[in-house]
Formats: sequence, structure tokens, C-alpha cells
Amino acid sequence: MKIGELATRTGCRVVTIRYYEREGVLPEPARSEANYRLYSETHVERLSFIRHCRALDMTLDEIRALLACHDHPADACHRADALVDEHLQHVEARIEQLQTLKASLEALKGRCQGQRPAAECGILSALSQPPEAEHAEDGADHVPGTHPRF
Amino acid sequence: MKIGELATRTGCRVVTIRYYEREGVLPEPARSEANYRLYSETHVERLSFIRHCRALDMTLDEIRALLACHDHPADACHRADALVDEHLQHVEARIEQLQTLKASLEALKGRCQGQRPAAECGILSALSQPPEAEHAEDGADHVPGTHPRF
DNA sequence: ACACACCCTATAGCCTGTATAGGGTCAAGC
DNA sequence: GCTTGACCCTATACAGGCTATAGGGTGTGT
Repeated sequence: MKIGELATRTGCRVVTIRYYEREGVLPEPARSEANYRLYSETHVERLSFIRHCRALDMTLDEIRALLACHDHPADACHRADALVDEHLQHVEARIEQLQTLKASLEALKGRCQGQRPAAECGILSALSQPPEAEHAEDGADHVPGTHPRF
Repeated sequence: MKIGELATRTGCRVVTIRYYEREGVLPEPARSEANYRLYSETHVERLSFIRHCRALDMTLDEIRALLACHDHPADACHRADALVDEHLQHVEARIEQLQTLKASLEALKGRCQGQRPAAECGILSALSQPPEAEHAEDGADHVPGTHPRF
């Protein structure tokens, strides 16, 4: 099957499939005489695996590690279990962070009296105070911001 | 004061300060004879404002808009209020998404029996199933993934 | 013969910084 | 006067996970 069919069957964009190939998570397929990529059912499975992991917000590095387990079916699967567990901890940590942010934003919201000039706005004056280590360096976890970049 | 002092006083890296200047959120300071940046107290305040907003996970675009309110103190502050409100909604949406992810990951975790070979691992087999629109296109909101990029 | 959908490669952009290379400035100590 | 070291400067590339664009080739139907 050509790349377009793989794309519709997996719900993944054509460009994204080519990106996964460049990144080495999806193996290079055979090529037709006209240099078109030709995929097999194995590729459908593998791409489904990748998309499923991405839907769980794993990074490509985490997915690479899970695929390595998958590709050595004789080995024990501790690594897969540990990876999922670590990822779960990152998600939990991020939820907590966001709940703290949410509380701060709600407090901020309450300070605005609406109709007054900006000079008297409680939001703007509160934001001008130096921050007190709300979001300090965590460094350890891999849970990001609130805005998407794709 | 030179850039290093501004950095320690605001808890912001030197390179980040220069980045904010390039991005136009922090005004260009005066320069010494040796071409060093020389900052005033106004810059300390403005950078504190920016860092405070970033600690609340606002984008530089949102911050630019808030700074515009701040710079026109005679105008009414509806815009600032609305911005904080919109941002709050993004944070709430992201929390909900992450809670769904968390549930999926916990379900996945329960499927692993630990000591068995990867071929029989419930995690790996579950991930090989085609995903069922868990994380479908939202597009509308601006709430991102689970992994940080800085 | 032409349109049109599909395929190819290569490159740049998104965002918020961080890292690196290659250099200048300035005060203290020898 | 010379070196050392802390600080400053600019310009450029990289990170993730794609998306978009430019400029071209292929294959099928009318």
C-alpha cells in the first residue's frame, strides 16, 4: 500500500509518517519503480502502536524504548512496565502543577473590578510584584507548559 | 545595573533576558561605552511582571497583550481580565485531558504481569491495538503535551 | 493532451528558551 | 606590564513533534 492509504488507515498525516521514518521509529519500507514508498501490514501495526503511545503523550524517545521491548519478545518486559509507570508519574506531577496554576489564576481573577482604569486593576498590580518561587526550577520531571506547539 | 545583576535580582538567566529583548517584551536598555546593557529599576519591574506571567504558563503573546494594558493605565482593563480568564480555561481544559490520560495509563499498567516475556506483556499488546480516538483533534484550545521543552 | 490527485525531496517555521563558538572588557594580583 | 578570571558581546544552531512551502515527478481518467 502507498503512503496515502497507510495515512487514512492509521489516522496519521502523510508528512508525519515520513517524519517518523526520518526519526527512525518507523522502518524504511520497500520502494516502487517510481520511488514510491510501499507499506505492509507490519507497518500498519507499528504505526498504530506509535500513534497509541503518542495519544498517551509519550515522547518519541519513550516510544523508541517501548518499541525496543516489543522487538525483543523473548526478554522480560520490566522495562515496558517501568516506562509506563514513569510516564504516569510525569502526568500526575503535571496535573498537580496545573492545579496550583489554576488556583493562582482564580485568585488573580478575583482582583479585577472590571470597569476601572488599568492603573487600578488588581490583576496588573499583582503581576508586577516579584514572583515568589511559584514555579521554581523542577528540572527533574518532563511535564511541560499549558500551550500546544502543534 | 548590568545584565548579570538584573538576572540575579529577578531569578532569570542572562540569555533569557537577551531573548526577551529580541522578542520585544523587554525594552532595549541604555548601553555603556563598552556596549554593555545598562538597566534601570523600570526594567526590574517589567521583567518581574514577565516572569510572574510565565510562572502562570502564559505565552509571550499573552504577556505582550497584558503589557499593552499595563502601558496604557488610563484605559479600562477588560482586556487584562478577559486574557486571564481565557488562560484559566486553557489550564482547566488541559487538566481534564491529563486526567483522561492518567486513567488510560493506569489501566495499561494493570495489564502487565511483570515477570513474563515481552511477547506476553499486556502493555505491549494493548498498545498494538489501533487507537480509538482518545486524543482526537481538538485544534481549538492551546493546551499542550506532557513533556517540557525548556 | 490535459487535468488532477497523488507521490517525491529539501528546507524553514512554530515556541521558549539553551548551548556553543569566537570574541571584547575590566579589576585584581604577580 | 602581564596574566587570570569573571563578566559582557554577537551570531548561530539545537530541542520536540510536527506543519508548511517550494519545486518537481507519476499515474489515471476524459
